[in-house]
Amino acid sequence: MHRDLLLDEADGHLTVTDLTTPDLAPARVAPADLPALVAAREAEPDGVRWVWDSTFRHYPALLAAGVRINRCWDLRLTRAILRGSTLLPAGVAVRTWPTLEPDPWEHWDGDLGSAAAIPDAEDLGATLFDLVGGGAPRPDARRDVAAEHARQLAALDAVAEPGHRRRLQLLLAAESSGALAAAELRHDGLPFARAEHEATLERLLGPRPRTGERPTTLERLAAEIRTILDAPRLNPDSQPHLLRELRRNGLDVSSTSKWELQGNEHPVVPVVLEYKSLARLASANGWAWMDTWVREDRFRSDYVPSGVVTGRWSSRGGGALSLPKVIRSAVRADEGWSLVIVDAAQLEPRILAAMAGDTAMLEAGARGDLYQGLVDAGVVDTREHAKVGMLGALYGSTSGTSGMLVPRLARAYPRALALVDGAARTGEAGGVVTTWLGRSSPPASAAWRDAQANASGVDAGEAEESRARSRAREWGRFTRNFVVQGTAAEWALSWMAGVRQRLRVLTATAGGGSDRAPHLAFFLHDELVVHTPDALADEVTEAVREAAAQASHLLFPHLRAVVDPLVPLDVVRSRSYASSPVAEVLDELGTVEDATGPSSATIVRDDPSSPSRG
DNA sequence: CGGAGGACGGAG
DNA sequence: TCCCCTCCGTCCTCCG
Repeated sequence: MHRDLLLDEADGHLTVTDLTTPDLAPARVAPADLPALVAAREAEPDGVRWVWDSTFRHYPALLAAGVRINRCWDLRLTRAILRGSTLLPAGVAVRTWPTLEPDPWEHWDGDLGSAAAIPDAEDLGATLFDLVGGGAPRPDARRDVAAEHARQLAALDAVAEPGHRRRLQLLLAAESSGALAAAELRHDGLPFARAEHEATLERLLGPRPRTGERPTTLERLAAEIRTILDAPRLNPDSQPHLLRELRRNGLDVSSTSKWELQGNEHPVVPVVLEYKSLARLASANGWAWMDTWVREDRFRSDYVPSGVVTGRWSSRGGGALSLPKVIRSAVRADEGWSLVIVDAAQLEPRILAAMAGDTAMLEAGARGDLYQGLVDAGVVDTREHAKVGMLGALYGSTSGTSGMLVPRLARAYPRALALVDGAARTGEAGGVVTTWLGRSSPPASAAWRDAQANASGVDAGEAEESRARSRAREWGRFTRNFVVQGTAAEWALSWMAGVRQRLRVLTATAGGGSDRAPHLAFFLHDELVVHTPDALADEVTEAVREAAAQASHLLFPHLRAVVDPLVPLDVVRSRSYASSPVAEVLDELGTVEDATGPSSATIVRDDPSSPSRG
């Protein structure tokens, strides 16, 4: 069993307390000496886990010093989960805990909470996930970090149902591992070829303009729009101005969105659409963006674990999580290296089927393509209908093609649809829903509750009632989606944690230094990219598959005999990210520019119908 | 003049 | 009848 080491700060120094052996005196070091201490303890054969207030306060400096750690407990992130989770009994007053932002300990009341009993360690089948075990807080703990650790252990211990406790432990471990991965992603960066990106920009926008000027292509398109609309002073970047001129020219539109423009037959429409698309590229990912976010052929952004309420990550700076497909050809492995690009195919509907135990839906996905499975089962007539119908079920769509298809899905897969419908009803009634591993949705706001209460009063007007109903359904769509998106995020986090762990082992056994080590380069909700030396690419691919199987088993151990793999992977090995695993993108690309582009990529889709079924 | 907020579009 | 969920970044306009 690993040792828990608690890191704390005092008087400009750092202390490391061995929680597993409370008799040992804490080690006290200056910040500059911490990396050496951490490296030494990481090398211990049984391993260690660092218990600290926030990964983002401590880990970047360690990474800069060339020190990587294996496990941590990020108390700030885990507290946010625990304080909202409905898996904790009502008696545990976690919802009254202060949040840890912006200063983690600013509002600390110094209360240790109830006595810190230590829950039994549970064998979760993977060293990564043994979050709780042996982590005894010192009885005389006075430091805040220790107190927080004790309080969280006590909260976990208060979960009477072992299955629930195990789920929360898994979630806290995955969340903490994600914090390490996020810091490493920032440190390692995504390999990005400036020259390639510059070529793309020049091809689409023209030569780099002086600061504040429009690229030549945009200037030409703007002139064309002005001519067609007979509006010589029109600035197409101004939404109100453009809308006014479109309407003056007889277009029946109420906005300038692509969605609405597309429905109009008018010569200006294709020009405006092209302008908007290229203007977006120039402003969001143009030369200024590259100067700011790309250094030495690495794109670096901050990743924010749980930046989304559902538990997904968000990013800060550079728009990392919306890296447009048109510029992904510039994401390019170093010489002698490859990108292993992996996509968890149709993750959310599969997660829904697993949560609901809907064996019919699991069976439909068992042959690899869930949407085609729906067609083969006779539920819908085309793959496209399967896709929009499923999205309608997940998002709560009631109108249009998507809304029309949902009842068909409900007849074929009543258990899956009942789960999301139940979540929607809970939200509409102002309740809280919880993911598979125990992350709960935020409660509805006071304003929301007031609106509902007022609308049900005797003197409520019709407009008031209608508005309240609309707000209720809105919140219901949120909670409906929350349980699925949130649980999918939990699967993805567990997956990434397993990948990270295996990459560390690979690096160690290959004897490579950190400059030759495969590393995570990108993580995008249900997709990840590993940058690896060519020689290790096959092992990386295998590691990614194993980790996916492990994640499925950790979340849904009872389903292994029903469907395997629960989540098939699309794997592409390539020099360039342009070759995304998603088939549609390959279609869109059409023209292949060079030999290192999509044509040279190896694309492998899991074949679940072979080996080890049943 | 600076910040808030709307509109839009990129990602999943 | 309701464009279907979650984000981020940019530009523009409005307001204090």
